[in-house]
Amino acid sequence: MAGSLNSVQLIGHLGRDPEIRTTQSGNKVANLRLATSESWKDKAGERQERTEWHTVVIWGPLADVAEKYARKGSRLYVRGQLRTRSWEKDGVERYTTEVVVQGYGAELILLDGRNGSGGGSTGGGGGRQAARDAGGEGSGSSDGWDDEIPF
Amino acid sequence: MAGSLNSVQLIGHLGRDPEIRTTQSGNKVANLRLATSESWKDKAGERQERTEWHTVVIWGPLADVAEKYARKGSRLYVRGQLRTRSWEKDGVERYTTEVVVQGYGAELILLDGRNGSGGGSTGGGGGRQAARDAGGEGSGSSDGWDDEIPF
Amino acid sequence: MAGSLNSVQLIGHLGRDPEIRTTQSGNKVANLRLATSESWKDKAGERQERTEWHTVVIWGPLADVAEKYARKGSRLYVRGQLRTRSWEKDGVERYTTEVVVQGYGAELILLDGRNGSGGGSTGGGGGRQAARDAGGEGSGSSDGWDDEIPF
Amino acid sequence: MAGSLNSVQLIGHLGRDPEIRTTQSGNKVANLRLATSESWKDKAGERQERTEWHTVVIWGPLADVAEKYARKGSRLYVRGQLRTRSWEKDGVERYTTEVVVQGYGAELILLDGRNGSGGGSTGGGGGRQAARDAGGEGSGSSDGWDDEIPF
DNA sequence: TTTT
DNA sequence: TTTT
Repeated sequence: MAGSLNSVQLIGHLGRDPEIRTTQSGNKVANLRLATSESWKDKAGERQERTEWHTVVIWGPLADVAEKYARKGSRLYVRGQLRTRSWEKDGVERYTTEVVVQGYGAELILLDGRNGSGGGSTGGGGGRQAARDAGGEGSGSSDGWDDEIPF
Repeated sequence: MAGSLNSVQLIGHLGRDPEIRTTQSGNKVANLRLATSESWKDKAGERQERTEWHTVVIWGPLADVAEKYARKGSRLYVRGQLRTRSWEKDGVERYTTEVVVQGYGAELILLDGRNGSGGGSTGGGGGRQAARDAGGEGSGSSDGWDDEIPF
Repeated sequence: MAGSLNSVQLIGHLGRDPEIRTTQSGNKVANLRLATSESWKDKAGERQERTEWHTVVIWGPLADVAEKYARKGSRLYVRGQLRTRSWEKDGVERYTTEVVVQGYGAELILLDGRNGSGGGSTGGGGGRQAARDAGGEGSGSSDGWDDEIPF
Repeated sequence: MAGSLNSVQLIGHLGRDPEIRTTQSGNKVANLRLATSESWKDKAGERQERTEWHTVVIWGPLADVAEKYARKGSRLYVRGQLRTRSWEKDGVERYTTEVVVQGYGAELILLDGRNGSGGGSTGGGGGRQAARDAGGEGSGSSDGWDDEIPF
């Protein structure tokens, strides 16, 4: 079906360090747990808060960025898409919905430089970082059209 | 945690008519199944397509809009937020992630006027429809500030 | 500056047919005028409506899609970025802000098949169309990672 | 026209402190200059960067948040809508396009706690702050529906 | 289960 | 005029 939009945008904090895996074909994947929360006043005027936990799966060059710079407690912005996988456990089919940050339009922006986990260094990073899933392709003006005035 | 963003935007078609329920306290809820899909060429140059099915849960006035105007096959735009519910079945905990279209920032836009379900009319509508979850509140200029020139 | 987001999303109708130009280096550009509008009730309970007109500039393969399928009256979804150009007229510097649909993350979805302008044919199109600014690159799964199970 | 979307999302830094005004009717307005930028490598392999400057106009309670917590150098996320105003100068009509953060769906998230302006405190804050344009209305669950299980 |  |  042409003409779909499947876009998720999150700003939140990581509940733990990213888990990094490498597939058999050598592609890197980062698995994050990201919390968003909202607060409101209930009918009794009490402040309520709910936290939502998201599983974010990052592929490709952005996984490297996550590995290098994202830590437990890091705040980040991600744009990806919803994907629901099915898997089986004890003969029961189960479903997991993830935010997949991969391919066209994917974005990851590190929103702070703190390492969060207290202990270990991030190994050379921790600064503000941002990236796109753009294996050599790239951003708006990479095509050299910007100097042209069509109108 | 202050300062979160949890936003999902979808444009797709409904796999079936909305299911409408009313809670014990009289609130209306619409449950939709919405498909998005993407296509690409694989390494062999073959056209591939994957469809993703989303559960969209709409509360409040927007549920009325869905009930009146959305049908199997309808194309629509929604903006909502991700929410994962847990429930138990056969003693096993399970999780379901839904796109909840409710509260601040929620949007629903009907993108076509077809009824989709073949026979019956939608009962007075079917045209282009859009709405927000704005119980009488409303859009940007409802506060009458627009005539003022602050700068 | 790393870590920026500059994203505009519009759903609206075209006020006229796209204007198509080709730069000296052969790149195609489509210039659109797109209307969005909002309505609300003012303090007197009167229904008010305001229409906002946007200049949308589309580069590259998406310009071809616009040329082929978009017409006066067409409804479409675009995602692009804000860009403000300065130019001079009669010795006075002026600024124009446009929504540039180009490069990473750009999207264009035709939301209906109507030609709108009554008269001329679209020349073979008019159906539902969607595209990305992806010169051969492409969508999420074009990298063949989808069959891998990293976790 | 029903069924429009006019949404701008920015993450960037402020070029100067917010300018705060109050209209004759007592409404507060904050005027911000926010920079986004993107970088890429040109054909010669040289790193290029372009900065885009946005005028962001914030009304209502969010203007208070901006006044209290945003400073020159602050990084923030905003969601608003595009609006083009016309005005006259020296008998010439001119247009200014702004990102208006006001009304339904408007969002402002302060992404850091620094005050930026060097000396003075922000007057009790400076930490992470976020808000919506929700004059007493509010977030997703303020309607008390969350305890109900419709399906 | 939609759509193209 | 920000930031990296």
